[in-house]
Amino acid sequence: MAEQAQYEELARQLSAVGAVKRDLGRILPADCPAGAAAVLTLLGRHGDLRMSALAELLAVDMSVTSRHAAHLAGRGWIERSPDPADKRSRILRLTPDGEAMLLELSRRSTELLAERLSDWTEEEVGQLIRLMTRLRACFGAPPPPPPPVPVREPTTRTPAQAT
Amino acid sequence: MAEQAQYEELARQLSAVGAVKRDLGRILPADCPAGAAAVLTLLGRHGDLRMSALAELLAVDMSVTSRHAAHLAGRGWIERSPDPADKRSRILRLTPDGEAMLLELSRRSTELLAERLSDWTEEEVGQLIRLMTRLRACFGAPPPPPPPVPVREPTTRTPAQAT
DNA sequence: TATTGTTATACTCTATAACTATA
DNA sequence: TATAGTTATAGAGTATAACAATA
Repeated sequence: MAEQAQYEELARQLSAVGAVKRDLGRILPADCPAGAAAVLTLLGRHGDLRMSALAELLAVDMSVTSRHAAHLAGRGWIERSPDPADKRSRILRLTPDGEAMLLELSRRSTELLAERLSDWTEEEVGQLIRLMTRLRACFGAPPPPPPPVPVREPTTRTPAQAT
Repeated sequence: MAEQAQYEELARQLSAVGAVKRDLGRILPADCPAGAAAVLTLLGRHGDLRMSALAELLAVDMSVTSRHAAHLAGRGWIERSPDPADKRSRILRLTPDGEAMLLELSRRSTELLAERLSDWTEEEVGQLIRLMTRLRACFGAPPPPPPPVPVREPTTRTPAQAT
């Protein structure tokens, strides 16, 4: 349990990290903005995904992933095949061109980070990754409100009268 | 010096932290979006600031801070007084109403963080803050290309011939 | 009737460029 | 001529709501 001043400072740093993200965004290819790049990365990491699974991983509305996916498909970097098991669904898969683009994205961001973090130790970078991963896990999917109160286990007692 | 896979993972987590920021953004008052809130926070922390200083702290273009400042001034949360020393400049200062809003912002973000990070120790939160602060320091202001080579300290040696 | 996905619309954030006033 | 700040405009990210197709 931390103190209020710490939470304020953490909020401050979360806001400030936007500057880092903007710098990373500036090195992206012109036709692959950050949102599309994030989708490519997740497909590379998790393999084929449905739109809904992708939206959940990104913690954004499905309408957002739909737009990004349309952008990627238009560039030939992913293909959206109908799911034979559920004709409403579409399955996203990287194409060879998409994998090439993903490689290029990785190359660029790695290069920038390696330059800017040249004086960090591997352990320090690892620490930051661990903490950010854990932080992320605490957000994004508001812990579903505790199930509607399991009411009470069925018992043999006489239920209280409803008023 | 870290490995490529680590940099890739760090880039991934930086992208994912957007979900955290969106959650924090959702609890803001309707008339105080995240950009304006960031300005209030910096004024609270650094005291009166010029537009240009604010832009540098936020690592955004001055046109951006100008917009946010106009929004805040319109709500009566800051005042922009002319700098007597340089009539082109404006100095931003929190008004009492602005300080009240800042307090409310702090209250809300602290409450959310305290809830979501209830199982973090103070030391863990402190670690994350330290690492994020250091990360931020490595970005935002592309280290100005090393000064045009301080040429060479004046010496008594005969300078090499320029070619 | 509920769910998957798409599209239209609106809002926020940011950068670029043009402009005004002052240095 | 250079700098501080403003404003207009454009691009990107996201959310909401309405809609189509399927379950």
